[in-house]
Amino acid sequence: MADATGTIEAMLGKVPRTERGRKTLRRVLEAAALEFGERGYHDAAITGITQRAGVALGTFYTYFDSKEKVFRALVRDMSQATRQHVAEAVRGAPDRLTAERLGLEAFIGFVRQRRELYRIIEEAQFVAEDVYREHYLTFAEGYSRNLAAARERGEIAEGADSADEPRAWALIGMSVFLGMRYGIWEEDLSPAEVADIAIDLVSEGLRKRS
Amino acid sequence: MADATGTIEAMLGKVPRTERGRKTLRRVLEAAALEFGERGYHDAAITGITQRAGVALGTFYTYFDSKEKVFRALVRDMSQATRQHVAEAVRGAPDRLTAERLGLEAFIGFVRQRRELYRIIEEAQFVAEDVYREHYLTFAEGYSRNLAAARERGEIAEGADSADEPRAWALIGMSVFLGMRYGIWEEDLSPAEVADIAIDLVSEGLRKRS
DNA sequence: CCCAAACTTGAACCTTGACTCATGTTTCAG
DNA sequence: CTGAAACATGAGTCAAGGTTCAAGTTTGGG
Repeated sequence: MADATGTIEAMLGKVPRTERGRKTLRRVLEAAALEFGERGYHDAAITGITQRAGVALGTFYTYFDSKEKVFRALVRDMSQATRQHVAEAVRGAPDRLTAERLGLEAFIGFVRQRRELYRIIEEAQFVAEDVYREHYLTFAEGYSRNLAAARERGEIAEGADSADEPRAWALIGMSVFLGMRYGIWEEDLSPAEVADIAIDLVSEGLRKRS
Repeated sequence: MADATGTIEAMLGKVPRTERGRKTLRRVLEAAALEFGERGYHDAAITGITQRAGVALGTFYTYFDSKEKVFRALVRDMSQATRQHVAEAVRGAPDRLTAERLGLEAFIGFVRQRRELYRIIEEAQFVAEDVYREHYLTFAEGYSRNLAAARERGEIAEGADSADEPRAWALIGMSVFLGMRYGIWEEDLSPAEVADIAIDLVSEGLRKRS
């Protein structure tokens, strides 16, 4: 897309043509997720990936042109998986505020299960900035649309329509930091507790009411 | 602090004993901020730093033990500068919500002036995680205290006191993402506009009122 | 079966850049 | 003034790890 080559090959390695090839590609990708997640981009070694995958060093280059290319493929992969996971959790929510709550809870639960998520997606900021921006821009776009729709349905407080986007970014930032603090750093509150508090904050607001 | 050595020397290079030394140290630190900010930790080169500073390669090692050490010193430095800048902007605010608004506006303005801030502090997550955590933990602690005090003064909506901390993290995440999007990525809204929208969000909430 | 394409292998190559150190210069306290 | 400590210099050392490649092995369509 934002890629000059644009082909599917460029996005997820070279397409294998045999069953063996497909299986190997999958193993290399999974090994890469482990290696990058554990050691970070720069400390990760191609030999680390191939050893985990149980293949020879050269095999890696049958599927990816470079270290950076696997990393990009991985980020896109996890970005997509995250969006899908949240979308599923939210599906069928009766209204926007309920959707927010379900989405946030699912998100925090998700990062607990896949701690390599942050290590990989956030590091993309410094290794493949275009993919990083694409990730959050995609997220923010969908989010804005949902807020706008809810606002037009009269489900949430009205406001200028130009506020949808900043609101979306604010909510995303909230989720990302809560995910980091309560999903990865320390689990002293459950995803549900965190989601309750955060959603109460943005639903009811801090202003005192009589 | 969290450092085994604990001395001031370990935090900001070796302490120079002459005027010339202090001047050189300052230039090296400034050069390092530029180099790390422009190229990121791993692409930054010590020779890049010393060239910018106009000193020989070896001089660097008169002041810092390693590449990682300057980086840590720099992160602490910028962390402190950020907190100070926000604290000054907030000083004398009549109430918490006003303080929030002023703080956020100041923060976004600050990152616009010093775009290397994100590049450096956020990359610390992958280069010196302890300093990164220290940065946000310090921020969150102060924030929580402020919220708790305001709550006890009856200035903001009441709630369980266990909510202060998650609320603080939510607000920090909001600020960081708004700073990234509207401070660095694109300046399509002014810091004041962004702050207005975001603070309205957490003051009034999204729930519709009759 | 058969063989061309697909895939696998791992030693060797090669760049890069952090860090050392022996030598020289500058500073400043006494 | 002076000499010892502080500071500056930059060529050389060294390890790490990404990438190449030529020689094999396996697969699958015809």
